[in-house]
Amino acid sequence: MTDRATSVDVARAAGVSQSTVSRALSDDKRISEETKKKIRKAAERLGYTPNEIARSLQTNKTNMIGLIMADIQNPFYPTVLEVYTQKLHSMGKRLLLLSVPRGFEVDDVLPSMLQHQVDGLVVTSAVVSSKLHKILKVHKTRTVLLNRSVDDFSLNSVCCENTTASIEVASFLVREGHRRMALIGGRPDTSTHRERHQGFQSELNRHGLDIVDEEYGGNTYEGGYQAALRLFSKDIPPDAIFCISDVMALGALDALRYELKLRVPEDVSIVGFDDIPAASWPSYNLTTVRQPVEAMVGRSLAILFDPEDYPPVSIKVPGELIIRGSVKTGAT
Amino acid sequence: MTDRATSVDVARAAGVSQSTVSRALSDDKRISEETKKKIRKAAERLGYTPNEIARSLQTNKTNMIGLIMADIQNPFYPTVLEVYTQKLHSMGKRLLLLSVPRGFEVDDVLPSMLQHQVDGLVVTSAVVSSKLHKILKVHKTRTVLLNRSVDDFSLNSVCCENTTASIEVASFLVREGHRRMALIGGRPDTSTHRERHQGFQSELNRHGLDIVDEEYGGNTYEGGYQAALRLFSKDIPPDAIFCISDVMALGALDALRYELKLRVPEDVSIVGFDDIPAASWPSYNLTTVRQPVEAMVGRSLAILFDPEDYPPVSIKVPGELIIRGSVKTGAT
DNA sequence: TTAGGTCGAGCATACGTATGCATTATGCTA
DNA sequence: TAGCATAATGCATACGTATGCTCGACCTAA
Repeated sequence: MTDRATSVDVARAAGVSQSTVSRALSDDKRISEETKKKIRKAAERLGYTPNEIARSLQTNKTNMIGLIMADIQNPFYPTVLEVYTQKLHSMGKRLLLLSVPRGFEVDDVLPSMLQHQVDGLVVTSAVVSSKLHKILKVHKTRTVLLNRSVDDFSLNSVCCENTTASIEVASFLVREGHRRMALIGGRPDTSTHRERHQGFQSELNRHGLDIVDEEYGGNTYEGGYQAALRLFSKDIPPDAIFCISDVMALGALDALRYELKLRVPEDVSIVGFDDIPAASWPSYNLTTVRQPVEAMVGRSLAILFDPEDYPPVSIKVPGELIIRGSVKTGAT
Repeated sequence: MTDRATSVDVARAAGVSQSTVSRALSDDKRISEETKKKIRKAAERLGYTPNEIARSLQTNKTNMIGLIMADIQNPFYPTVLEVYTQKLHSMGKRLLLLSVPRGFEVDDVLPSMLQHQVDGLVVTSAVVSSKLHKILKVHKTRTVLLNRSVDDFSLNSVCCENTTASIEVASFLVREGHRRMALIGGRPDTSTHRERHQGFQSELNRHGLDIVDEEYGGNTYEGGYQAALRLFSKDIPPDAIFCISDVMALGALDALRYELKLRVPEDVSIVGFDDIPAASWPSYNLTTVRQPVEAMVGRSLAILFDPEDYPPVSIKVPGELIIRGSVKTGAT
């Protein structure tokens, strides 16, 4: 008795058939206004809301898209998350979230997501293994990689224009008189890392320079902190550090200032990537590349909901160099 | 042909009935080992995975719990989110996430969540309106408020021991010689705010003191920043500020240091609440109250999955004062 | 007057799974 | 050898919705 009302209950209350209820509530033109009104009233009175589960079984659509996120603790992703949930909500869809626990890979959690019959899938901040590849091929759930790409164009992907942006960073640093550039990377097995590294390096080369040193920080604050310490434990320290992500840049900055008692930017310059909220806080005032989250998320959803089933595309959205105060300027 | 295999397909392939497949895969003891083996092989070969939607329709359980989060941008919540997804995943459950867009209230997004028949619901960082109350009463979906509570005990809630912790903060500040305490609040219409305010004030009173000034920062960095500026635009500034949440404390700290050129803690002391990651970064080194996220999330899930249907409870988990460097000490 | 058309609504079924009950085969007891 | 318990499986149905098809009533045009 305390159970939820079904469309059958509404039908009975309104003195019509269940199918009429279904049609009336989806505003089918075959049902007369008069009947619709009656049904809507009955539905209201019974507190009826459609059972999405039953609907999904029938229509083969769940109105849910899955988001697999490997790195929630990176402050870049809460923004991503928020943009997704909001955009989806305005489209009448919901977000099924799965985070990949430390020590697990995406492949481990993916199946449980696919069982829920999500209409589409977004995978972000993940290492794209061949196993993952295989699973996605079998299930025909449309998938988009966000902030990651694969070389063979076998999966949809939406990324920032990592290469171009990194070239711009290098060019900026050179222009401002830096010569000994180091890089703090994330995970070398991600496309993001490779692209940013490659763009940065190629532009340095063009100026007759090269990356003088390189460390990895795993895209965490602590990782960036330690990586910076390692860079400065060697013979000749760099005069500028390009951090592949902002969180690591913050860690590096703190390490330099508070552990090594160096001044930023006077003694060392630092550039990040992402433009997380903290980058603009005066304590850090970080020069960085802004990722166009809104646009990236928008494009990814456009791919997922495109009525046509095109072959996989790789979309690059331009980033923007945000110049703040963590780079020493005018040295020329 | 490219469609996903169903249990019927598996049955056909294994030469048994669909019901036998269903039972075999759920390891029903009535099915012989031999048959099970045969069925498992067939399932494997066809790449069969159960359709959770159909299963849900039958069992009335979706294995999803809904999480409604109003304040994802607050760095406290990514941790909450991660703990939830991980704990749930290890229980074989999934998280349906809904974030409340700016300008909307929980009531606006709740119905869309309930339609998905979630097995349980967690609502966090939200203003509990009477309308929300009503909706939750009608639907019998079990609900827990996280980090919020209601006065009449009509909903389950799990919170930090806000009052006790705030008393401890006040007592600590007094002990260290502070006399002019100000408070930067979040939203006065939340239980969290009221409890922390009340605990702080009552302890000050016990020492013959009172809150000398009070501003609101809406639990954002920018809000904390501006609130701090307002506090110091008046005749006599405070010598200590208790910020109801860490994000605001960071904002306040930056405002004091970089805009007002004050020293923390030498000129002003600051205490936060939450212990977000950034609180421990040397740039901030914030004295704060650590919320036991792991425990809170654990308790909330215990309530949701309790087989018995007890009346609503209000659970308070103790916090821990983490003393770092943002409070001037030894002034006595 | 009648054939054909339109409108409004109901009937029946399908989606993929779980499960109560019936059914058959098998072994055991008296 | 009859009778009965037990094991192993199949049959049939239900979950709540959407939708193709059918059907009746009424209207219009020839």
